[in-house]
Amino acid sequence: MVYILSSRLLNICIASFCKSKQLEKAEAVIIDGIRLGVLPDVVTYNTLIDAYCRFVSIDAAYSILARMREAGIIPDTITYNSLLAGAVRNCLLSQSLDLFEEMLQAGISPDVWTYNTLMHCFFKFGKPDEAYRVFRDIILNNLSPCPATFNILINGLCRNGYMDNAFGLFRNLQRHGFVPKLVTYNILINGLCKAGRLKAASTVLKELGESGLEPNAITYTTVMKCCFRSRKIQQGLEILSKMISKGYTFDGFAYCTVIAALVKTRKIKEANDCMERLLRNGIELDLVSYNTLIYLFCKEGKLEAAIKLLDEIEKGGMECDKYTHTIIIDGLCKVGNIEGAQRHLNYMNTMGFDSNLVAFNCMIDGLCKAGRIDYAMKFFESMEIKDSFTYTSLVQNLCRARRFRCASKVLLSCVKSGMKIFKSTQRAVLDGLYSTGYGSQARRFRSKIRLARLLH
DNA sequence: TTAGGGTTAG
Repeated sequence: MVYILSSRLLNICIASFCKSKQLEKAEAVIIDGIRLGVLPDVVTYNTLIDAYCRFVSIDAAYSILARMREAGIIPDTITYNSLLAGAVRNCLLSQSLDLFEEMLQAGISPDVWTYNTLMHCFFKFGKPDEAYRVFRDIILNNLSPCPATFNILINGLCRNGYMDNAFGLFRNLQRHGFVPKLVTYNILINGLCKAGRLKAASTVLKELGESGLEPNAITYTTVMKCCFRSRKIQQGLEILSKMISKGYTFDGFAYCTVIAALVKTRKIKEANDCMERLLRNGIELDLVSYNTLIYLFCKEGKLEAAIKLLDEIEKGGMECDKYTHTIIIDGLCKVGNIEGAQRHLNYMNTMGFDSNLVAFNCMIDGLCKAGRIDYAMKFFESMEIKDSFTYTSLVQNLCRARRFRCASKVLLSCVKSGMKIFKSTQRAVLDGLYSTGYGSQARRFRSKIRLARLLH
């Protein structure tokens, strides 16, 4: 009895240290426990594995798993659930699937959490059909879906372009007695906002208010972002004020949303004021906050400050991501420093980032603006993946250089590949062809575009 | 386990 009690206490103590990211202290408690004759059990190792997955790395968690096995403790469903969640969080699809397979092979029964995580995994990787199959497996295996199951399902449908199905499911569940939680409302409001369905979003927001639940920082940030996206800047700023008064600006989310929106609408002074507020409030800066700061520097043309900050971030041990590098590459392009941008693109590759479509698009635009259109064309041809930004940028710059026939060819290949392009861009090509005496080519071009559209 | 923030065209 004494042993059970002390083992439980030990695990509570370890869980507390793990929760506050003090893994070394958690490990020290284990050593103390062993000294006192209390050996770590399956709960101890599961707690550690979960914490290592969250705060260190999945590999570190695997080494705990090895230690667990060496100690003769058999991993259970919770062990695998933690590892699986870690793999999904780190965007490791094949590793996630391997873990699930390994679990089945070892005869460890998956529970509803396992299936929830697996379903989330498939949605995250844009595989809604597989995700739905997992949902069916929950039922087929006689497990009961829990509220989170439905939240994951609604969220996954929203994110994979099935907004109607998500909304329909939400209403259906409500008819069957499902009481939405704040998470559910936030998922749905976010999905509706991103799909541009503002009226439905405001209906759900009203329902959230009537349900007696209190909107949280996430609700506010979601709605605020939606305001900025639909160019209601003043309304967005009013939401920020409300968030500040409610104490909802305890992290960088709201500030970063506002700063990026202000920068995009060229309100640099206001963006700087907001950034100062973020820095003054002592909020711990994460990578997104740093990226926003670098973005602000770049838009002010302060490239040296931006690169210096990037250097400091890396020296401080934080790993920059593709956003950081792309923002810098775009900044260098915008000030006409093409060589610098090219060097940074190479640096990004040496840092292990794969070819980045946005960075390439910035390069295309930068090269064109620097008058190196032929090089931009070569760059364009070497690109394996292109999007509407790639095409629009090149076509517009070709028009600016009055190379309308070349522009029409690029635009046609864009439409043929099923990509949408601004009507104004298309108009510029047509007008250019007419005004430079290529009337018959313009007419042919127009009918080819129509045909290409019909075929798509 | 599930919800919010950051990059490119006009």
